[in-house]
Amino acid sequence: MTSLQILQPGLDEACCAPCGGPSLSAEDAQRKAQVFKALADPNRLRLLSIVKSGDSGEACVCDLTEPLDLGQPTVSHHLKILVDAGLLRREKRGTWAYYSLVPGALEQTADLLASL
Amino acid sequence: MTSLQILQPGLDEACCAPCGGPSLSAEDAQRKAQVFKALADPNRLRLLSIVKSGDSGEACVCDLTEPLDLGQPTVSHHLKILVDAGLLRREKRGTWAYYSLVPGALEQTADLLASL
DNA sequence: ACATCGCATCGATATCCATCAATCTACCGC
DNA sequence: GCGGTAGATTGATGGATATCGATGCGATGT
Repeated sequence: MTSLQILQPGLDEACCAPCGGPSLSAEDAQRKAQVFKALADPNRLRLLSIVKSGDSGEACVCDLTEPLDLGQPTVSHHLKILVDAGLLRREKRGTWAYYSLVPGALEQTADLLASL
Repeated sequence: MTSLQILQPGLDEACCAPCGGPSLSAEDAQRKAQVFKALADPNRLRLLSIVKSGDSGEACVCDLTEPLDLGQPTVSHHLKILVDAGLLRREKRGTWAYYSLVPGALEQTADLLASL
């Protein structure tokens, strides 16, 4: 629940709360930290990398457990965190769940750093 | 110890291990995750923001404890993490320790996302 | 020399988080 | 309907981490 929605959604959101204020509000810091927290795990970074570098631009869970050498529940857990952070998108087709990068999400996350 | 040195140092380091390889090695993921881990805390993001937006570009610990409403040891601990991640620089002048942004560190961290 | 101040470090504690085994929930083929 | 498969959810557990109080340490002022 409470998917963060900081990234890809509207763009109608203005950049940040006061935007241009001298420093960062506690709420903004909290939301931005949540995104970086999703990136603060080596296995999640590798998941993003694998999904991104795949020729089809997407991957299902069964393709991801082996290269990470992790159990299926663990991979599922990490993928959920990345989806909640707005970095990955989940599409279920039949029995399989395909994960793909949210377009522009990585770039917008990079902008978070510039607008600190 | 073991300051990460992923960012500002040599540039002689090539971009990443295989650089262009299909995916991310476990070691690269580990090092990159360490930087994001430093950013994955709201109080540390606010520290970076305060240091950055200060007119002098630097701040000492005593200026940072109050706006964060944290104890001095805790702030010192967070600052150390940011220094170890290569994001902040510490300069001691007299009794005070002044912290300032490492030039280009945030931009290089942003590039980490693009080169996933 | 002594007291004080700024900051780092240490030890303890409480919370969070990554991982796994077991289970549950669709969905598919027979 | 039934077994099988892909994936999500749950519960438990060990390890990391955020925070604090107490202490240590160097520099400053008297």
